[in-house]
Amino acid sequence: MNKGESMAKVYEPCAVEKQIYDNWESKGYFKGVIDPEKKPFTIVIPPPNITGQLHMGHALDETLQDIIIRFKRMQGYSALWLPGTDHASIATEAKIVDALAKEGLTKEQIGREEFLKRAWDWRKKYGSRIVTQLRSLGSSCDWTRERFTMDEGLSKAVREVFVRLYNKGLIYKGERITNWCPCCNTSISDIEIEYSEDDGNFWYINYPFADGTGALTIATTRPETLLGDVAVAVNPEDEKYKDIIGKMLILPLVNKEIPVIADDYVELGFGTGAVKITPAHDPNDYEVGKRHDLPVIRIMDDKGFINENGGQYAGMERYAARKQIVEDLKAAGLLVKIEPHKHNVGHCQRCGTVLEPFVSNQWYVKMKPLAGPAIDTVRSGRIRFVPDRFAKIYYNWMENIQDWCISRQLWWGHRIPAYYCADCGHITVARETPEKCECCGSTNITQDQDTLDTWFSSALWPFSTLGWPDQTEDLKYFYPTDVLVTGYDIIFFWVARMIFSACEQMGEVPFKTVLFHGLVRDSLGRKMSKSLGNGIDPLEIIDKFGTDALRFSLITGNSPGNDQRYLQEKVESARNFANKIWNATRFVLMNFDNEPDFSKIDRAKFTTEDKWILSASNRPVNEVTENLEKFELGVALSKVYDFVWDIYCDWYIEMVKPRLFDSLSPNRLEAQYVLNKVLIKCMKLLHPFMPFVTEAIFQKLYNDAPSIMISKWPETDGSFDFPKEEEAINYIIDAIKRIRNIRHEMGVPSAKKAHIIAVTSDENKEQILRSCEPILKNMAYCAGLTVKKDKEGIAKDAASVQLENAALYMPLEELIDIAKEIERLTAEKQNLENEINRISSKLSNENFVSKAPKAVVDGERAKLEKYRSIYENTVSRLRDMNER
RNA sequence: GGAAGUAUAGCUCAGCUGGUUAGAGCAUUCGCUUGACGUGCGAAAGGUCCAGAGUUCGAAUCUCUUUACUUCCACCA
Repeated sequence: MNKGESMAKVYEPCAVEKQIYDNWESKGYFKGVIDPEKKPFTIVIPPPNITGQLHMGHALDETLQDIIIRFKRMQGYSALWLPGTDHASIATEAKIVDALAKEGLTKEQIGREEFLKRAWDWRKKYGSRIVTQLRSLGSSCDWTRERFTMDEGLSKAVREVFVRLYNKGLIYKGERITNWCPCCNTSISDIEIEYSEDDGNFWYINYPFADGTGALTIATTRPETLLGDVAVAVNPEDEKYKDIIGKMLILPLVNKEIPVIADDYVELGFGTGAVKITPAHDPNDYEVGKRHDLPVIRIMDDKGFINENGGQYAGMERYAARKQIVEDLKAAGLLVKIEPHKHNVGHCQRCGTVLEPFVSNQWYVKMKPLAGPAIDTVRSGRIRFVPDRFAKIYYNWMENIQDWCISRQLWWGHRIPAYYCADCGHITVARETPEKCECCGSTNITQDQDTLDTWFSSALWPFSTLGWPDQTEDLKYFYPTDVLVTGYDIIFFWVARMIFSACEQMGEVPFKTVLFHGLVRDSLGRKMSKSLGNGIDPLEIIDKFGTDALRFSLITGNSPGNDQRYLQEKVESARNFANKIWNATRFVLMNFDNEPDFSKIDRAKFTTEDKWILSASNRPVNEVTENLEKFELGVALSKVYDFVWDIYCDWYIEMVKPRLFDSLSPNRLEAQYVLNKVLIKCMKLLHPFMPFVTEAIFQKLYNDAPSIMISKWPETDGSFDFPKEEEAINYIIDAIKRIRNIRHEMGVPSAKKAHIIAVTSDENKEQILRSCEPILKNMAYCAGLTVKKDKEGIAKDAASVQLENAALYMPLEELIDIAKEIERLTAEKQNLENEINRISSKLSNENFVSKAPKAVVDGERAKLEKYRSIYENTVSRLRDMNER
């Protein structure tokens, strides 16, 4: 039994993938090696959350990166794909809080230290789950360099950056309106808000004048905030309110006097034209308050309950308070009306809770000075976005950027390295925990309770993972990284922040190219989500169809930056492709005699089809390489697919079969050689996309080769350039297709062979036809071939096909349906006529001939000649048949 | 309110910097136990490339307008 016969009839990915992966890893093929002889090529992974479960988005993201890094590795770069995970402060903290709740505990009860201990335990237990899952995708990451955002080294980088920015005045602490999640119990940054159109109401409320001269009506969507009102504002241009500016109002329920002020923030004609001003709970009101020097009264606590400033409402939950306040206003006769009103409400991206904007003391990064250089990196082309339309989105955000709120009232994360002195009030910001206040020397100092936004540490990822702030060898060699692959959904969260962080800290871009991909949606085009329950687990798909099939289905037909739908049929067709190449290999090996000695081949014995495929195989090599360089991965993959399936399997293998089946065939070894040669080339081109099956096949084709993943990427082989043979085989393929077509249309059974009479006066075509007689016999139901110069004596009812400068006749014993054949030929004639007219009118257009590139004009001329020749044959045949 | 994307075969989508008789996969129809594969082979049907205008010798491709859907940003109490 030879190697081919020992192969299973159906490729079974599950049986081999794990073993192949382990072998790669144990041999150290994933390792990025500092090699001065080689050029580095670096990718850092977008670190998945430790709370995360592998989803289709990861699968796509990792597959893209793996394709690029494998391609570069094979091209001879010293490739490093650096993996790691993110501590995901809010998400992880929520998990721990949930677990505590199950025990009936709160985090306050167990205290910070114990809480962090539990968080680290949790991370130890579950944090590696996602990493294991990444491996099953075939990701060729250098696991020896795996990083975690809360590793010591990365934490050091975080403190370093914080201190530097603070010392430059780019980090400050201040009291401002911040969006607060009462559920997660922390401030969040602007981009963590998700707005949605919610149904709400406009409550129209009368604020009586203090002098008893009636009332002013205001409208609000949040009546409970009136507890914190300090004024009512009107537009100074508003005629109807001109006289009341400066008058005092009685704040309902609170019974406190507040002034009517004039501010052009109030839009004329909207609502009642009078706006209640609650500086502590609305960003715009806050600004108005500042302008008018109004007090800021917070009436709600961190959990969304009314605080002591809310008088009789203190202690009530915000919505309960709203209800009660509306009731009380109604009872007091101050509620004018309630109008349903749809408005945009901010929700917490993490938990969906309606956010409460209020004043608090938070840490911010001053963004304006950082944004400029960051914008410039993209504008100047030092960083390229693929597709480039994302640059516009990036500019737009960067140019209108607000300061970044970086403090979070959470425990799981990097604690802010700021220390407050109880004696003098000075804030000491330091890399290492200070012993005393740098101002007064007091040892009575305490560290800030807050932690940093998770994205603060991920913003440093491209260089912190390579050892920065230390000048490590890794940093010197692998930085800046080459490509960043990520979804467009985190362009602000992550990409933008990495860019300005790198500009500021490294004075250099973090990466040269950003490849954006879209979302993987469900088959109906909806976002995959837990709440919809429409998520597809990549691991289940891998189990069923294999990693290669999943990867293939995610890449094929996809272009950068565009969303795609997940369709199981796509995975199935990808699995079929894996099986196809497996069986092609099986076929090749079944037709080897033990170990053929390819050193004995005689190139002179190469047949036309051998030269054709060798020459033609240069095309996918060039094109796939080019497409990969341009990040057109989907296009690249479909080119390999087409070549392997349509050209190699369906044509070359079929052409070569007779030589293989005849053990006495004089050029059997050459056929085996070419089969092997082209197959290996294809497998290499395919390897970045489908690493497992190509490795499995590679191992079958070679006995002692280490691995396809460290083999050399194919290059154009100049010694295999046979345009003549390519032309010949293309001619023959065309002929065979036409023969099959007509036979099928005439209903000729495939068992029925026909002797083919070729009529041509073209020596070149004659030569081609003669030399390809075996192919015709094999693939065109041909019993034998006669080539003649004229069509004398050919049966009128023979089936015929018209080619360029030749016609083929197949006399069959059964009469073909003459009427039908005439109809077919007439249609074909018409078709050709249309084409000929189209092209000749084009060529008779002087503008075209003079302005179009020469190659295009020549191409059209050649086409015209070809169609004319076929047309003449068709007309002549039609005449013969009509004469009958 | 601002910006972007998409619109191509029944379905899902390719089609790069304008030149192809407009492609693929799936589905459909017809025919094949051909000694790798029925997860296969062969043949076919199916498209005024959303609509309209423009630029050009030439437009699915570039420009403008319209329509439909999607997304992002901002946000008025």
